[in-house]
Amino acid sequence: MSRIVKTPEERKLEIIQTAEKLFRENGYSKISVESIIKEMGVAKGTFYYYFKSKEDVLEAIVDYELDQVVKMAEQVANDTSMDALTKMQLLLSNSHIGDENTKEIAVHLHLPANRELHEISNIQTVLRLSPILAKIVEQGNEEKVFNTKLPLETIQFLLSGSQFLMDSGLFDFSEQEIFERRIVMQEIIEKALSAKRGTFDFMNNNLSKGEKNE
Amino acid sequence: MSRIVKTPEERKLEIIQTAEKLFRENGYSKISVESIIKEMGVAKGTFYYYFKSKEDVLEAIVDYELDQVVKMAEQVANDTSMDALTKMQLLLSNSHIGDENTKEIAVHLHLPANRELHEISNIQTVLRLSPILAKIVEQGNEEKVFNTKLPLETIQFLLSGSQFLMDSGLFDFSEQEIFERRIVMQEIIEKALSAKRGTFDFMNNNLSKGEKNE
Amino acid sequence: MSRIVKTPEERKLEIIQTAEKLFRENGYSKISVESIIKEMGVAKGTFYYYFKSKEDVLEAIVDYELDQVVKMAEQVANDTSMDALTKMQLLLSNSHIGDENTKEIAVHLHLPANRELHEISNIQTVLRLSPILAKIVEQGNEEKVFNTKLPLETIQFLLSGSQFLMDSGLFDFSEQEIFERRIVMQEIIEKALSAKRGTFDFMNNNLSKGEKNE
Amino acid sequence: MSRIVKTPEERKLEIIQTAEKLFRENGYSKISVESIIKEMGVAKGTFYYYFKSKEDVLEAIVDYELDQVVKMAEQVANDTSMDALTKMQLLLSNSHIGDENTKEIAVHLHLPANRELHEISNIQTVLRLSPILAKIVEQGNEEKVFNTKLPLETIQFLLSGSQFLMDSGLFDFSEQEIFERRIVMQEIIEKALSAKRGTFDFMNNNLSKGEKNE
DNA sequence: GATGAATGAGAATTCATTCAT
DNA sequence: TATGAATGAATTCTCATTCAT
Repeated sequence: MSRIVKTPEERKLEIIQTAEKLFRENGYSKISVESIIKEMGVAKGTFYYYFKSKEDVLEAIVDYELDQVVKMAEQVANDTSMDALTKMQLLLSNSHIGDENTKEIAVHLHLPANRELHEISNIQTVLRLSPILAKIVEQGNEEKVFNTKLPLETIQFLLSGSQFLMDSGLFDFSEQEIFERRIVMQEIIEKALSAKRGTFDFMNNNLSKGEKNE
Repeated sequence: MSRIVKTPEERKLEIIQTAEKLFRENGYSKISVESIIKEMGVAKGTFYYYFKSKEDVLEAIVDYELDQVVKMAEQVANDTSMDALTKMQLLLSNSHIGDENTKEIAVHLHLPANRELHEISNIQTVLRLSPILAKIVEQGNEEKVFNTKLPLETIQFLLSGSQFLMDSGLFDFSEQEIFERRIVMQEIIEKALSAKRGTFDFMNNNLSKGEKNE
Repeated sequence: MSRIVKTPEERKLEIIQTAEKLFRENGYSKISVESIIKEMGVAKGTFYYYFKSKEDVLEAIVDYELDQVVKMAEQVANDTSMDALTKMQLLLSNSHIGDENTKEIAVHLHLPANRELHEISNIQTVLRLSPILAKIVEQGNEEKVFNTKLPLETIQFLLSGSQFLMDSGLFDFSEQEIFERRIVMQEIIEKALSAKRGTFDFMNNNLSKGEKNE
Repeated sequence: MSRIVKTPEERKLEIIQTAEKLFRENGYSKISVESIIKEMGVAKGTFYYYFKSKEDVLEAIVDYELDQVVKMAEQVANDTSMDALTKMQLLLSNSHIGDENTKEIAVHLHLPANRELHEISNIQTVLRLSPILAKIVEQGNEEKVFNTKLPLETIQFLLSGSQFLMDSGLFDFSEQEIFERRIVMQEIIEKALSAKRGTFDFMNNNLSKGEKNE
């Protein structure tokens, strides 16, 4: 097969993205290294030149994804021109209000997936995202829009519920069921943060028409 | 090898329990059928006489566990002599108030575990336990101690958060961290159900002395 | 493929013998597990049911061979009806005088072979055979036919020279060359043990015609 | 990576020496080309620029070593100012009498090593050194200090025994055991060459103080 | 019911070697 | 000369499952 040379960065990313796609579509354990390299059109050795094992790519995938999500969340959190409420709305909602970047979060957090990918990324999401969101909650406390005693712990619980329940790969909810769960979630979030009722009511505004999940 | 004959029920249960133990300790995919039968001291064929595949046992394990939890939860839920508040306290807390059975719930729901077993049983827990708890919430609504619009959805979110976050196998929380998260959880539950503040404050009452989270 | 069940002993031996044959013919590293099982007509798993790795069989082969050689040597050594001279002649020579069993030694010690098999079995031969032969030398000392101060060490040197040089796989000697080396060896042995000249002169008697060096 | 240019001779020697070191420490088959170039800090291509295969280096290593040993042995053998006895003593002993060069022989012949390297170099040693030593034996015959009928064959047997047994990598002898084997060896050599008793008794003379077995 | 030898598809991984730069 | 990304055949090993006894 003709040898196509790429920069290490390109190749590594290519492997990560190909593997991710296949893992998501079929599940980690169903996908062999063979199938990954076939999809890419490279040789076995190329895979093992970049990753020392199949599991190694799995980690790389999660890291890569989370890096992006976290980077964006940090950007939002550190933006001094936004108030806490706007930040939370941006990050916690699946809102399509914002720019492309913002949309990405939602997409990433809610892709259909498989067990291995799922649990790892759920855990990482909670662990890495919660401190950032907690900081926003603290900002909100100061701005008097929230009144939350244990911001980190509260955020962790809320994120956990959201991640685990709404991650549509695990539960097989219909659109209607998803919609109802979002409403409930929104209310619980408001109550947990002691925000004013309706603060996070983007359901009715932004998402009511034809939520595409998947 | 001396042939030890047991009743089919005993054998099946023995396999379930041995497999469960090993799966929990090492993870489903790391445990081979070989290791299960070695641990039991029986032959390969015996395993396949009782279960048609390795995955079959996994299901059996989850079913077996959940059956017990659900059965107990239903008993509590259907007990006409208890009010909703008491029922919720019994089932949602890790309370040691009650009899052995009640304690079991908590134990089962919070064992250290592994990915595969975990996710399956988390999902099953949410799916099978939420209708029962929702019924109690409805009872609570009627008794005016709760005021929850979408009981099932609310309960699902709360259970998800609880299952996923508190399941100490996934996150590596210290005792202190667990304690804080329980307090937060309790407050969120109260708020989500619109219960009176302190309703579920079993932390201070029942568990204050040295929470053992097995 | 139709399943042919054998007793574990048979199968294990079958694997050992098949592997040995192939290793000898082609060299350890050239032979894959695949080729062994193909030759036997069994499945991969069968191989790994009996041996945990390819190297494991190599050890088993050497052990198996040496066991036989040692067993026979011990039989000779412990035979109280033979004098030391006869024993030494039986064991050190490639003499075909004796029974089938005796012949075996020579055959085993001088098969064409390959590196891995070779060195392992050479070392093992020296280590396991030398104490037995040393005992015979001691007997010879008492019978006044030998006069050897350090029997074990002497025997080890002689065995080493014999094993290493005469092991026709390593050096590519012609029949004539082999013959000359045997004569020299015989004389050195006599001198080393301080035996009477000609004691081990079986060259001229027994082997002169048609040396088979497989 | 900064490109360090060396003369071809330097590079080639560097590869030989690095490979030799690694082969000796870990065994030929355990060492990959990768590990050799990593140790050197050069690229894969560099290795294959100088050697056409991994096995090629193995040969080069043995050749390189033997060349040195043989060159020195020839020097000694061809030195018309020395008598045969002195020559033999210089070459067969592990004597530290002589110059650095002479010491080298012993060092090289007795390094701890691994199977592949070992056997190849043992064989080569025997094959290439024996004619040289045989010539000295012939000189000794003429000088009436030896009386050996088949010098080459005798030397080959003696070298084989010495190489194989004393090569401390294969057998795991203690210092004491090595010492005893050297005494025995020395006596056998004397007897085999029909030299006067004590001719090669350098044990007591030269090595008695603190046998170093490198 | 129980045994355990046998199966074999399939996986992961290695690594000597090549070659575009 | 030198680099290091890319190759891919070959190999070892795993393990869920079957089946003759």
